[in-house]
Amino acid sequence: MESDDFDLQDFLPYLLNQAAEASSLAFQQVYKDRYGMLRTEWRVLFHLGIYGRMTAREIGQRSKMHKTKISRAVQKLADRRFLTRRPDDDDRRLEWLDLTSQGRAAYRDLREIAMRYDAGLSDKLTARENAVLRQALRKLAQDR
Amino acid sequence: MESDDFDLQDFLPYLLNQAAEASSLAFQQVYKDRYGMLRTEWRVLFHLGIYGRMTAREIGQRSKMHKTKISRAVQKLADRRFLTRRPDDDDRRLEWLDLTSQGRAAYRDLREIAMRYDAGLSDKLTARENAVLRQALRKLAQDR
DNA sequence: CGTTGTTAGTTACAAAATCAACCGTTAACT
DNA sequence: AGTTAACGGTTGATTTTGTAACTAACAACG
Repeated sequence: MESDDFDLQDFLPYLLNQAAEASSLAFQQVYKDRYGMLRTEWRVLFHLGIYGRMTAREIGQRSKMHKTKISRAVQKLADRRFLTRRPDDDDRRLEWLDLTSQGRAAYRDLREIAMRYDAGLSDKLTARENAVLRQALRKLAQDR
Repeated sequence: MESDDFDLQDFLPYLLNQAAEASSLAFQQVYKDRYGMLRTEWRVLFHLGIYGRMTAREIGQRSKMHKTKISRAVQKLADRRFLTRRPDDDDRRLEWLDLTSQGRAAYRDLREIAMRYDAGLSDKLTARENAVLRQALRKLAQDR
């Protein structure tokens, strides 16, 4: 009964979460069904696909994922021959990660789908909404 | 190494997720530290606080949370005397959920914090960004 | 050198999310 | 009524995440 003037749908953390979940649902289905990947795994794959050879540490800095998540994702991707790991010669704590050709193929495939998917989302918005949205999201994502 | 023109920071599902995570971090800390609640739990609390008496089913429809999450959140909130449950007289599958006075107090407390918190986030954006952002997010969150 | 602190990455264990199967109840159809 | 399907909600098994403690390697400073 007694209702209330506070609007959950206007509370930014909630609204952001709803939008994020809704807008990633169908894409999630793709990398899951097609490659049996988790979100952490396609993220690692994408980082390597986009930026080329990296260490887990660099991926962590860019993505803000916790290092245990990355460690596990790398393990799975290595098991499935999507990437190879090689210790650095100078600093043997570091491991350089490279996509295999299989990994690159998966990346290219998923990137294609991601681009079309993103275009589909953009279509729901006006040009101005798209520009302002991305700008605003970047500001919000910034500090952490 | 071979880099790539695809920009992860422009991929909406990724960007949305980053923004959502960053912007809920500090608030999460509050309901966790202050009331030992999980995200699912404050969501149920907020739904009841805002809309008054509801069933788990209705909460599920509004929030899109899975029913097992809701069931467990309701259980915990009932254990801690934040809400009471009473079966419907006509349809005994349904259970009506009501906040206790303790639950309402927690809700009011957290709502206050949420409003200030949201204002703090809004301050990072211009008035126009705020308006367009929320509008766009609502569109994206819409279909599911 | 040797101690102490830091870093990259892993592992172990607990907390939480997911998924399917389930129970009791109501609805639909014969 | 009697059967079957659907619904609200719960439970249990499995998967995934989070947290902390750990290993191995390097760095800094005496």
